[in-house]
Amino acid sequence: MERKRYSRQRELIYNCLQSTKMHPTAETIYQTLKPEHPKLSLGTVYRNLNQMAEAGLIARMPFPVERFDADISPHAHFCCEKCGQVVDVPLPQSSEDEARKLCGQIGGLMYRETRLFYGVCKDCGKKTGSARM
Amino acid sequence: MERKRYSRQRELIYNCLQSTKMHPTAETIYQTLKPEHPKLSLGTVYRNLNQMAEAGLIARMPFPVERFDADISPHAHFCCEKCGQVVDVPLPQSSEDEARKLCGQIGGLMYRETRLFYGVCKDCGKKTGSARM
DNA sequence: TTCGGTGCAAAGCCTTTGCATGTCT
DNA sequence: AGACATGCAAAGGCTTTGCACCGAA
Repeated sequence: MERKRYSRQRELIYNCLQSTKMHPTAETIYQTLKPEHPKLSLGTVYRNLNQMAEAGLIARMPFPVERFDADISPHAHFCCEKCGQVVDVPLPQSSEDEARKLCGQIGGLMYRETRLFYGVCKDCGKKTGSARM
Repeated sequence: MERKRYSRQRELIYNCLQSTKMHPTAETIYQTLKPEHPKLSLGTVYRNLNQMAEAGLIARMPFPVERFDADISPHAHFCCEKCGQVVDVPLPQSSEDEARKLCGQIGGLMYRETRLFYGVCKDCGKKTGSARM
């Protein structure tokens, strides 16, 4: 039986994730920490992110290149197809219950939800270029 | 400027996708068609799926191994963490409008949504084994 | 004839893993 | 001391691509 023990690297990775709203990839986290911690390896970043995601400490975001989020409260994400930025979208309180109900209708018991919106963000919408469909 | 022209392979792939509710991967589609069409190549399957997804003819599902769906009407998906099966979840009519409104609150213009529920499906719930958290 | 589509195989990219070593408890 | 964690590099797995040939328009 394996137990988790403290690790400096895991703490660093978690703190890094907590300190940003960018929903970074493993690579981005690695590049962020590398300068201050040259011995850190990318494999360790992946291993710790996976471990924390499995423990429910952080959230995994299913993009072609996976992203992570330290904010595990129920909320959705908006992904801009022009600039690639991912921003949080608050959801109404009732949202989670409704989701459970919808799943109940097909006989499923829901543990968690991933909700992604795709479109054009505020900043890109302001620019004159037309929205690419 | 490139124009799309008819291709027998694309038709086969689209028909294959339309004839199932399994939300198959590129590989699965390839394996399904291979016996009847031995010359079909996996690269062609990928190229056509990507082309149709970009054209909005089919939907892409962001799983670790990407899945596809010929049903592009608004609906969600339930993914069973025990058996891996993915089933459709109908959404109320109002759902899309609500989503647009939520995105509007952060200044975003939404084109499409991906909504995934994770949990234990009907069949797996019936089995005596406890649901793995 | 033109130029997009295909097959095949190689390349690419992200992520996982094996192994020896390091380090919590 | 015991067992999980790490670094490093190699392996793995999914997807994309280059190229010569094929085929729709």
